[in-house]
Amino acid sequence: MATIDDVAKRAGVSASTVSYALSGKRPISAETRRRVERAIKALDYRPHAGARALASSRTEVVGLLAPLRSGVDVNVIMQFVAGVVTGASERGYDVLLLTQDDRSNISRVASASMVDALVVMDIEADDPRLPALRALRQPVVLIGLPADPHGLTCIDLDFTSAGHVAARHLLERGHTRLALLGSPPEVVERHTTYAERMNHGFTAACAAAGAKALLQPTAATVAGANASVDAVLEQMPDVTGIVVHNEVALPHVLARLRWHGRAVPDDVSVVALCPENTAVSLPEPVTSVDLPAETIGRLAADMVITGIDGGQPLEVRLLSPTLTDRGSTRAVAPGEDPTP
Amino acid sequence: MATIDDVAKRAGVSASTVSYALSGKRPISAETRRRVERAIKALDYRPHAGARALASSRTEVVGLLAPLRSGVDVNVIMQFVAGVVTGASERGYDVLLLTQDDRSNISRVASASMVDALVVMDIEADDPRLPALRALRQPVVLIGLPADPHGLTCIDLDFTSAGHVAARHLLERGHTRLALLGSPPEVVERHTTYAERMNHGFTAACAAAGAKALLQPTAATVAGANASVDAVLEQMPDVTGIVVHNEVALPHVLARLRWHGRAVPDDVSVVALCPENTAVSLPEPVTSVDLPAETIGRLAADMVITGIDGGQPLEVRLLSPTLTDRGSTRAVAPGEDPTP
DNA sequence: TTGAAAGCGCTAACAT
DNA sequence: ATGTTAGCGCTTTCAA
Repeated sequence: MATIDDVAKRAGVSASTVSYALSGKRPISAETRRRVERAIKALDYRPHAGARALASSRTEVVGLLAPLRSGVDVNVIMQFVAGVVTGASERGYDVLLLTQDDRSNISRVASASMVDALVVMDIEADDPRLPALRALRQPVVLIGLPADPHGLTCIDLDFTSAGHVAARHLLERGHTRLALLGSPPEVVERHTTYAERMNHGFTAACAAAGAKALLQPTAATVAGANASVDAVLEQMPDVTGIVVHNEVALPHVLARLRWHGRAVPDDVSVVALCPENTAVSLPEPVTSVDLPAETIGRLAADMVITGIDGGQPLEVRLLSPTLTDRGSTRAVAPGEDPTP
Repeated sequence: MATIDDVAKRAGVSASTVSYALSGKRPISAETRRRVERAIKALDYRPHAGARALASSRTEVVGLLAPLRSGVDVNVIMQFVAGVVTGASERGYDVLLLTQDDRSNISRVASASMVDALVVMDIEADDPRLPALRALRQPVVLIGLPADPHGLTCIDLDFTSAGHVAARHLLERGHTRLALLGSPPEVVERHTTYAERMNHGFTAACAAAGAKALLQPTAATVAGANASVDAVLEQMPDVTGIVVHNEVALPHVLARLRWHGRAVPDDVSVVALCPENTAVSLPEPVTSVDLPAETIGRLAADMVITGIDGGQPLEVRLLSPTLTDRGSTRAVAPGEDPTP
């Protein structure tokens, strides 16, 4: 492996000149720059990451804490991860993937200076990792929103608002008996806040409109989807509006409704909360509130990298949800009884 | 951040003693070790990763090239990734995730000494990355099997054998008209070899038994699954055995068969090739050849890390498939016409 | 506009 | 069993 001294020698300059030519941190004459570049090419020189990290205290690596817990949707996780990797690489950063993100792992990579910054996913209301994260010297961005975000930067979809928007879309069309098929039970039990916020927004919107609301956690399996649909139809036989916040279950929910003889949207209107590609790749596209997972991941990387140079004030950033009508809902006429 | 000199000072020893106490590369008296450990604890000392990498030429990081290409099943990808991360962390290694794995990215991380080894996923028959990979000084393990694996270490499920096993399970039960609903068209077109090997094993087994075989690439969407089932039933209306090598499509294939009035296993026998958890979390569990993605990922990490110290001979390692009968197939009586 | 030189924090010969 | 010392390859002050 060629070193910076090899390059310097070959270009007939000093090592520091090569370094500055590479970093652009001081002016270099056109001629010198040319010779340095030729030498670099000729030797296929690449600065040693460790040496650079040692001298500059920067690794150009961001850590990504992405626990692979049960009940979380790998599909959505992957979109977040892809977004983070893309966003990071656009800024010249690589990503160290940590799936086992207990507190010791966090402080290990942080205090060994393996990463310049940290993006953390799957935040719980009272997440046990928060104290360790607040104590780091590296900037941190959470994808999610803990109960107490003080001292931390967070980005997420505004799930409360998403719950509102989904419910309101149905309420405004005259529906008065709504159900939310939500995240799997274990996700809810962990107090993963997106589930709680979604539930809350949905419930509040229904309450404000004087409509009945049913919350039904739903396992991310075919059986889970079937069971949840069955449960909803039993507890609220006259339901006319269903919100589905569960990407895996969604197609099976639709199938099960059909199986029960409930046509969408004639008998029951459906609004999903999921990434757009999911909503459009179903046999019948479904009206949905978009979960822009890749965008959020990309923004998280961007924010945290900006933070490395001290350019990022603490903030909580909640993206406003947008609903796209794809025809899986319909208006209920006043006085109409749409149940079969 | 405390340095090794701080620790040495506090423990009243030299820096090298601290280093050796940490690495165990030479004997340390019990008393000295005790004092070093106390100092480390007291100062919350963690060796600087960059400094260590510079001095020892080791990063304790393995790179994982996991392209997120269209058509690949994120679910399965994630299981591989999880396996690699788990296997690596068991040996004290972290994982640098690279999703944009063109040749320049590979040589960048390799020659910058950012990683000690590389695991590469989603291998095509004539993968353009192979020359770059063969040229690295770091050990490499491919998850997959290129047309010409010389000079490389590979691990994968023996998909040829898997195709055989799946077909034979049906052939031995008297089925003579079989279809394989396989990977998405774009995966096949890229010459991703698991798809080709699976097809080949399936076709060969059918040919050897004198049975008719139909290959049907299948998009990983509900619509794709429906279209493929429809196409198979049109081209081979008397099909009685179906192999599904497409995790996403699988539940929808089953639903579509039902929709066509073909009961499983009464009218049509089904064998899947997928991770076990997929096969068992369907409404009706399905007989399957297991795709042990997590295990393969873990083994890949293990092999490549072993290779760092020169302990890994080049080899191609293909895991033998195992079929688990879950009752989604049945025997056809001689002379019986099982088509509805 | 460029060069010389002092570290960055650690490992691993080489001594004792 | 432990200490001394010479780098590892780079960045960045200080000088010119």
